Amino acid sequence: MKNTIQLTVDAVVFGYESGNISVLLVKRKYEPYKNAWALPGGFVLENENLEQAVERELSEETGVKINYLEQLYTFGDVARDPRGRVVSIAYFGLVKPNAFKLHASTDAQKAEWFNIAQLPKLAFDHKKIVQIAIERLQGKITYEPIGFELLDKRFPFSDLEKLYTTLLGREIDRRNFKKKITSLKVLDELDEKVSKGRGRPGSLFSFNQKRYFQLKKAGIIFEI
Amino acid sequence: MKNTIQLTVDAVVFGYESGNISVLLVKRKYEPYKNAWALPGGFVLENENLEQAVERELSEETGVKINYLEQLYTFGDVARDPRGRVVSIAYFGLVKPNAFKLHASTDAQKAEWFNIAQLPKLAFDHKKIVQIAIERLQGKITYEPIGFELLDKRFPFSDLEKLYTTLLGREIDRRNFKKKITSLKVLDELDEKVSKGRGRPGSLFSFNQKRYFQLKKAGIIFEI
DNA sequence: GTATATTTGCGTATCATATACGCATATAAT
DNA sequence: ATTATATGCGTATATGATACGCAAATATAC
Repeated sequence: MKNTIQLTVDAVVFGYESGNISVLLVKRKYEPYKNAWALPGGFVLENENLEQAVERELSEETGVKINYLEQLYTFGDVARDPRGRVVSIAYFGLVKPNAFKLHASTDAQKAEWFNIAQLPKLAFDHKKIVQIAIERLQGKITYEPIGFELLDKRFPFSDLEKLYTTLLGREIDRRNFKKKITSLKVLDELDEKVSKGRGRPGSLFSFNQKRYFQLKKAGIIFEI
Repeated sequence: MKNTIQLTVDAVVFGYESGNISVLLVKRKYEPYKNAWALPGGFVLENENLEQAVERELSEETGVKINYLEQLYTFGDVARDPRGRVVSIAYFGLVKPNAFKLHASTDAQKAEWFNIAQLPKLAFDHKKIVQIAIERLQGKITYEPIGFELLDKRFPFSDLEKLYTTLLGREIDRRNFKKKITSLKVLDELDEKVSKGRGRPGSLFSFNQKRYFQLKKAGIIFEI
């Protein structure tokens, strides 16, 4: 009676590139939902922790190694999987997409990035899981500087601004946004400048994680 | 290999009464950790959803029926349970403690409320689970009006204020706090007044849930 | 009965922060 | 040389947070 529930992990991994937020999906090799797109994930092994299971499955099915990972939610409805009772612990991850070459194997035929506005039909209850992950991303970005996980180590300020307008889905005043971020002192301005097409060249910035943790310890919140 | 992981739910249920925040615990009847205090909870049955499992276990072990319940976090470290690999989905609940007479049965010898500042030694990793739940409670109360779940239907304003000072662990200006809550228009002022000992009698208030959901839909956040 | 302590209810002054927006500067395209 | 575009810096105004004063209504002490 107790021992018939199976346990899986699934990962909703977001990437960002020049105004595009995408999710990492795999094409299933086996039944059920053979040939359908799904979140990377699979069964938890008895001798590994949950985070290890997610990282292993991600690595196996997509070749991606994650730099930011947190637990999202556990989905356990009785009928969510046709194979029987399967409870899945979903994780939420962020990577810089151009940092990895996708490489599918084991249970996946293919691994691909999909724009979150143009997702294919998804297996199981994965559509719902992605929706909840998107809400988490949008909510979280307003009070924690997780956005930096999606940008290159060194980036022009306009990249950060573009990321925020994309994620929040609304315009933000460029000058006030810069004032706010600058006042937090979590960015280091580098000497180097870059010119992107037209316009005055801008400085490159990098995220000062040390400074951020100091602020966080002191109880200061990052708020947009 | 797949089928040896077992699944449980645990509930961290908070109650509040006149300046005291307490957690509901049960004394274990069987091994492991026989006679130790632990969170109410137990194995998930194959044909019930996770929320149903929590509510069933709470009802069986303590007699409490919950009015506010949300998922907290899933704990899955390999060695967290001496019986083998047991993954537990923890829930977070709020009740008005005087609304129920505690009644232990099945796996519990006893069920009792404990002040969060004076908890006994707990079984498994339940101390950690309680800590995370307390952080969630303190964080959540500043941006969602969950505090009302802990008060009677009709309450004097000073009860709400006391609850917040207790939960936040700091003094708040009584007049500014009232202005802030009043401006949200989520409270209905009733005609009735109560006198608690000395001092001018105050109106009773009730929480207008309908109005709150309207505000929430419109994107307005409750913030202390 | 009168004075005092206590709690409630309502107000206003001040300070900090968010928002709106003006404008000079440095580059690419025409 | 001119125009379009992106950057960098500034200031005025509106909004909201905080500090705090004080009258009203009650219980308690004398």
